[in-house]
Amino acid sequence: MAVNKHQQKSDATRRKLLEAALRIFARDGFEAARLEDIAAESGHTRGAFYANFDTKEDLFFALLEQQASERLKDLQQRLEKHDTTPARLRTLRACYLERAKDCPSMLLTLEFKLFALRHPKMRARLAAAHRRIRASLNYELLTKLLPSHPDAEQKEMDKILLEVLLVGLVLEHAYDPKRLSAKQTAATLGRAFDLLIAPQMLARATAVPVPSASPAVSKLRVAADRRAAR
Amino acid sequence: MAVNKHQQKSDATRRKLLEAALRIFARDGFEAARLEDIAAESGHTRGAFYANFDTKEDLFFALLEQQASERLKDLQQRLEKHDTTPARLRTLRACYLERAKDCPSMLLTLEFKLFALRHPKMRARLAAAHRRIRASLNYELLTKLLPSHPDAEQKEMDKILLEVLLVGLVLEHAYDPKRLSAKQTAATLGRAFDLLIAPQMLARATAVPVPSASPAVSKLRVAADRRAAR
Amino acid sequence: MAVNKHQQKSDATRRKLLEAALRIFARDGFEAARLEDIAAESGHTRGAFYANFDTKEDLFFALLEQQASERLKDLQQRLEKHDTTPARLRTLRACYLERAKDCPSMLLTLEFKLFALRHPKMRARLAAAHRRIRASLNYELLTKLLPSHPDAEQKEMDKILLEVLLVGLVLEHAYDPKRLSAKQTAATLGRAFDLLIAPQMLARATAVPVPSASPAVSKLRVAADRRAAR
Amino acid sequence: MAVNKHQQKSDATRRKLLEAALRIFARDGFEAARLEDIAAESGHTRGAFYANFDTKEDLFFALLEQQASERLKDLQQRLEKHDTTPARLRTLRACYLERAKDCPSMLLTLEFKLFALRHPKMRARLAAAHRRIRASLNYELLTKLLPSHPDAEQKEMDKILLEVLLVGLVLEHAYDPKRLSAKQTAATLGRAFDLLIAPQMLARATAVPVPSASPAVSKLRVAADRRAAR
DNA sequence: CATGAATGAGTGTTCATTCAT
DNA sequence: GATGAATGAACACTCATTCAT
Repeated sequence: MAVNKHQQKSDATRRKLLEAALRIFARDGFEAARLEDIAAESGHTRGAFYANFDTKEDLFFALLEQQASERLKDLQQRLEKHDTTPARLRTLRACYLERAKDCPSMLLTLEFKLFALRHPKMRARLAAAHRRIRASLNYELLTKLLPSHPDAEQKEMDKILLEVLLVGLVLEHAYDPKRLSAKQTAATLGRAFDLLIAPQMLARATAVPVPSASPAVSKLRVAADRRAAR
Repeated sequence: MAVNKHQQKSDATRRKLLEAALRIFARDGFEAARLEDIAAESGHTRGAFYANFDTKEDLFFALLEQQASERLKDLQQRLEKHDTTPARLRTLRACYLERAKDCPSMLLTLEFKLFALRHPKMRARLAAAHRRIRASLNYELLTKLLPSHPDAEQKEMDKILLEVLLVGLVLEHAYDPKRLSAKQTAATLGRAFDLLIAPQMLARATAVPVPSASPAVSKLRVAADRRAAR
Repeated sequence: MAVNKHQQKSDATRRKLLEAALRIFARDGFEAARLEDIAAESGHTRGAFYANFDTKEDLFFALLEQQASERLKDLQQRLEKHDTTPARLRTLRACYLERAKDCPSMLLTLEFKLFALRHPKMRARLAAAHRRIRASLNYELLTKLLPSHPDAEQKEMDKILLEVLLVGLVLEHAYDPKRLSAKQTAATLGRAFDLLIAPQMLARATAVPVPSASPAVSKLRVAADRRAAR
Repeated sequence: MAVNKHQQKSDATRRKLLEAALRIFARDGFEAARLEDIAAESGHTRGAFYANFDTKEDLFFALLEQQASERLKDLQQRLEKHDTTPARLRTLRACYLERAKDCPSMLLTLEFKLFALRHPKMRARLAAAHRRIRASLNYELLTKLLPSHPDAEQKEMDKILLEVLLVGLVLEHAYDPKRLSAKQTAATLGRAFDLLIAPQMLARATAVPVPSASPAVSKLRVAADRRAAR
């Protein structure tokens, strides 16, 4: 009992710290984020932080892993509710668009990348975490949707484009909402998803072949070529 | 004369400081960048910095303006060498792709945005600078290429997409060159340019109408729809 | 009974804490010694420490008293086994030499002195403890060996020299065993004991007078003079 | 000129910092000494400290070297004023006794040893410094006094005893001046010097042989034996 | 009694900034 | 204008101590 209460309390503190860290890291960036602010935001003091994490960096990494695993778990649960591929695709699309609404998470994602870029010594650690995340997402979830993808390179490129657009547009929206409204952001991301992901998936699901050698960008090319050719 | 020499020397110092700042800010980010490192990189000491700038922030802003104006001047000069719209478009495209090779500049661009996002008090100053830059680019240069665009909102969205893809892909490439090679980066950016910019420009230039209600992404949709409809 | 068990357990914890404290304080010094390390070394946690002591200082003082009283008790028991003064002297000598082997205790002794020197407010407390110890050693034990010493000042000086040599040589040996071997340490201490203590004791014991006006060091002088006079 | 002034000022600051460090380290010990106190004692702020030293440890080492080299230089200068060995010996003796008056230096010496003992990683660095000091003292100075010593091991032991007595008695005096007065300290050290050093030196100087196999302690033994044998 | 999470004061160190030269 | 010593505010991190369990 006593131990349980301790454990419970401890876990709650850790969770609160991670939540606070998300907000503060997103708000100020890794470097400018003050441990004191994070602790205060969590309703505790710096001491509580050091009871749960060793260093600022450790908190950052813990946050990275937690974010990824939570996202994964959530996605998994939501996908499992559907049986058909189209339904699953709609769910996937919804998740994608939802993420755009979670500005702190998006800024944090960007922060992770910048951090990795600027701390070569940490890249091994970060790369490992990233790879693990990507792997589990690939093999446990997406394989349910489409059993092995015909063009792995293409698929990777599509994912990159979706990630880049997601983070980039959210950043642009946060930076200047008048230039890029939330509605425009969502619409653009939706269309990008439809163009880059849906066709492939549906193609396989309905056995209608996608034009074979058309990587993400080649599709754009096709469209461009068509127009240019008129 | 003596004064001129002084002036020249001073200007040279300032230039060297700005060059060094570009490298260091890109390498370490605004917060982590040390004035001492910047000074050392420029071949001077901190004293030289304070002789030319008031604060770290001032240097950052000076860099922002210098980057933008240099880019603009360079673009202008290169465009002026061509008379036809297609030739100018090719030049524009080349400039776009070239920027992807200048990783420090791209990281700096990102840093500017993050800085603005996180320093609301500075946003006025930064927004002013940005607006000025964007304006001069629009009205002085692009108006030479296509006098007023039919769909301003669409054009803005295209620009956003190009910017987002440029910074995003360069970042991704810097982060993990194995995942996204330089070649893939260039190819993807080229295709995005072709799809988003060229058609509009050429359309106007050659008076061939672009499918009317197609915002940046709706074009993607079109492509997607076509495929899905088969 | 239950209370007894509790008591026993508690005592055991206290003892283990004191043992651990001896090692850690000797290893790291009072300032650098971490309560956590002491607790861990004792096989408990910090909580156990605070159940038995109020502050770090209290533990330090408790250790001082325990060390002294144990040493005293041990010496008493060993001396009581012998009836003749020479036998007792041999025992005393053996104890003296044995202490040189207990490096942690010696370092702790030094630490006590430094602590007292640097915490004037604590000197009263420490002096009291020290005086008590010294007194009990004098009056309860040594008076059995030689009932009151003719030259108290001289005796005190001899004791000081023995203490100083003991701690000093042990420290030197610990610091650089190659410069001063264990064997050399023991030999030197033995000779110092023989020169400074034994003669006085034996003198009184056998009623052979010691050269009257020879304070501890004057004896050295005598030896020196003799040699120089040859 | 400007550079000179800078240099001068800088050197002065450094010197003041070292002086302050001597006092504070001696007063509080290495661990408890606060950089802020040292800076304040020197009449500067912590910033001045960090302009002159990299870390607290570096200051400690710098102090060690400075102390040793100053002592050496001073000794050298004073010895050079005399031509005869007896005169030099008197000077050496005077220096030895003088050191006993410089309590901070003595406490610092002790602190150095404790530090080395407790920071194995630093021992290489410290040992190097110590060896250098000892070496230069041996070869450059003492060889002038007595060209090569017959019994090196014995000489080393004598030095150890003198060091140990010096530090130990000064500590004891500082700890309890009533127990050991300054006068007693000086007298005891003087006698120890006379017994341990003078005979050897004079023996060689006056070609009167010292009883061959009598190391420092054997002398004590001899004296002890004599007395015991009576 | 013992645990260990949490506190919070304290300290070494960094770094933008100032100023005498 | 440029130097570099010095300033001082800021911050990550440590650790003795407290307290709910």
